[in-house]
Amino acid sequence: MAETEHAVPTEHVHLTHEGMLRAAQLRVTRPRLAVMDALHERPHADTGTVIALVRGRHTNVSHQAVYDCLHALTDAGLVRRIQPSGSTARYELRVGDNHHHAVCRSCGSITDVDCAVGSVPCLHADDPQGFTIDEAEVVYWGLCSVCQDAADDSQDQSPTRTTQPTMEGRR
Amino acid sequence: MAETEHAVPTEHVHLTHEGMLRAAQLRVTRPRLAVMDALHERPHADTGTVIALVRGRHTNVSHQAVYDCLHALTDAGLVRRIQPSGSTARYELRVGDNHHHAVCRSCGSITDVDCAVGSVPCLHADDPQGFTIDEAEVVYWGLCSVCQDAADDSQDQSPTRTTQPTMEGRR
DNA sequence: GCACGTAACTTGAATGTGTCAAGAAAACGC
DNA sequence: GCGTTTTCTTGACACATTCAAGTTACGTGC
Repeated sequence: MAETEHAVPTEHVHLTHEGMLRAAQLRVTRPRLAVMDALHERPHADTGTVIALVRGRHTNVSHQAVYDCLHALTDAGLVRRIQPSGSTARYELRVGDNHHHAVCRSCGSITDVDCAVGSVPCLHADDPQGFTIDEAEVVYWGLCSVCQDAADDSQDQSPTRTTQPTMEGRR
Repeated sequence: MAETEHAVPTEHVHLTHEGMLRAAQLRVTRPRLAVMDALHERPHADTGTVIALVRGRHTNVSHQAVYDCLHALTDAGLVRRIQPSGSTARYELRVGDNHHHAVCRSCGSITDVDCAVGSVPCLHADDPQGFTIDEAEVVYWGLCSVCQDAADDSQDQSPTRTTQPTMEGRR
């Protein structure tokens, strides 16, 4: 189980989150802070995971509230929503940089990938019939190191990894 | 309503589809041919559209059969499944080339985009922590020419376009 | 051409993610 | 502190997709 990935005290994170909410002119509420904490602790978490994390450490929060929070935060640009094919919606605290994601076909784990080609990678599609493009979203599909090793070692031993659900969506 | 986009007689297309099924060692059934016809006529159609098209010109086909066909065809590599964030699954007859998609934030229409950087574009992520990447999927987000014009002209006139449903998923 | 075995389809129900709606609670500005 | 507005709670709903059991029909061998 992954701990907080950056070595930042929780209080400071909390204060930062509060400031981010205020800067975005959003009201500071317990559910919103809890959602942001959850996403800070577990990047790329899906909605169910967020709900579980929020409920794990705080008082009861309705699933609807979590959905509302995620929508509000996404609309405000504080949270980024990603949804690889075959997966439910996942969220991450937006870092503001332009990074992409690598998704493991076997276990569904998601890893951040820095832009391969400089800062703005594949944003230059050659005039796609009048389209005005403002964002390029890149998803790399493959096998994570763990699942790859498991596949190499033996074929009858199914790969297990972290707490991410198995992903069967993609061929 | 768009006609068949390539000037190929339907019979030939049908024969081609049958051959593709046999080559993939799949049984040739009416529902499968109907699904392939539907995708040939309407690329990037979602499941509901495929069901409607199949039922429109053929006898009753259960929705379950359409799902099974799409899965079988996807597994066999004859059909490619795409799922932009906020949209349901969409399918297209696989051309075998490595092309990407541009999705309109306003009307949800999808346009094919040829690879910007040569034949295999963004496949080289710089060693994403041991990931073995076999495919890079790129989705360009923006506005199609129609919705762009509509936005430029007047703001109170909502853009209308083809028969694609409105897309509200993405910010 | 006919029969058999298996893959594929039909029917019906279930799962689960996400949304809608109405009322209650709480955050923020004064 | 008080009122307004946003946000949360509760409950129900909508929809895409899947599961399961039984029937149909495709393809192969005779």
